[in-house]
Amino acid sequence: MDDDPLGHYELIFLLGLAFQQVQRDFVQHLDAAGYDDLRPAHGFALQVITQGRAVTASELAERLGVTKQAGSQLVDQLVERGYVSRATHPSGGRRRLLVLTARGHQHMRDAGSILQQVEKTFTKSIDRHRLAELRSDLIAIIRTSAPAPEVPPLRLFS
Amino acid sequence: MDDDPLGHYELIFLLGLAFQQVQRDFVQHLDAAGYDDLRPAHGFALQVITQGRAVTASELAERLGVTKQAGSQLVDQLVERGYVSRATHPSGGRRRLLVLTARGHQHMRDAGSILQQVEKTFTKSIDRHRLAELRSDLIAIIRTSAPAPEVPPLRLFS
DNA sequence: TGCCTGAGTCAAGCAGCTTGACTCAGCTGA
DNA sequence: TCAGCTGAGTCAAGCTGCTTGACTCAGGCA
Repeated sequence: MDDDPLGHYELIFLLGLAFQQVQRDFVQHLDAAGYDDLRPAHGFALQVITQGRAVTASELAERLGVTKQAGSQLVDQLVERGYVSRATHPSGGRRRLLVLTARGHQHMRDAGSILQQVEKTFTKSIDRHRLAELRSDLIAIIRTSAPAPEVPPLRLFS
Repeated sequence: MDDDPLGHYELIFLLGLAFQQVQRDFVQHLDAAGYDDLRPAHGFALQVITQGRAVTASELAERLGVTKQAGSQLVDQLVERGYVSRATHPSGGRRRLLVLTARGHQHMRDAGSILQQVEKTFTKSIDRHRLAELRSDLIAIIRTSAPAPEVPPLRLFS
């Protein structure tokens, strides 16, 4: 490992590179599966809509850490592309409930299994014990500073 | 850990979150040290200019994975802000050699020590052995797909 | 000397976000 | 009951950081 140039990289670079590789692979597989009309931001939005109860466009924006306008734009695109529809909100008012369409649900299932497959590929050379340690060390790093947001940030640079 | 919500996150999310936390902390410390006129992209550019021999704007762009125009724009900003200057290239021709100014060198020193400090903080609860394993596991993940680029990508999302 | 190569620039455009000003449905209280 | 407030959502304009395309022009070369 001493002759491996990666061995001399700072930890932060290793984290960034590892994440970027896994994410790139995930996106490529998603594209190949017919979801090339979605960016990662759409994926996070869909996840918030799936997990949350009675999510509106404004709540989505807040949880993604962007403005209402940006959130609304994301929703527009998701509606346009058939993944989400706007329904009347049970609590009434002017709020519009965001719900996944059949296509949206299908995407979540496909994305989930693709992600599992990708992670399996990337960790196949790491044994179960070490993998658990890796996870717990990453969590320790995350726990060192702020509490984790409900979803990862959309942009890590710039 | 079973009751830790982070324990249920996908590995890719843990990687992204860990990276993002460390990077955010690093940037905050850099800002506090008076380098709030630099974005991460500038830092990578400075690193390429420092490490490379006789780097030109076009070579910089290529190594950052952006167009010549974008690279040139980055260089303009670095020159404007006093970190870099354009010199005549030893090999002649129309090429302009990028060199760090005194301020540029000072930045590299400061950024290096800040980065070490930040990493130390984030890994203080991880013992030396586990830390080495963490690094080697991350390298294993990186090595699974494409060979690592010379510098990390500028954008990880979008 | 005429031409080609390639570094660098100028201009326009696009994507994804921002801020600011607005609309307007529905709740609330005198 | 109605005037006014609240807050969800939208419209418009602008910014940043990139892109593509067309260009300039110095230097090398046959």
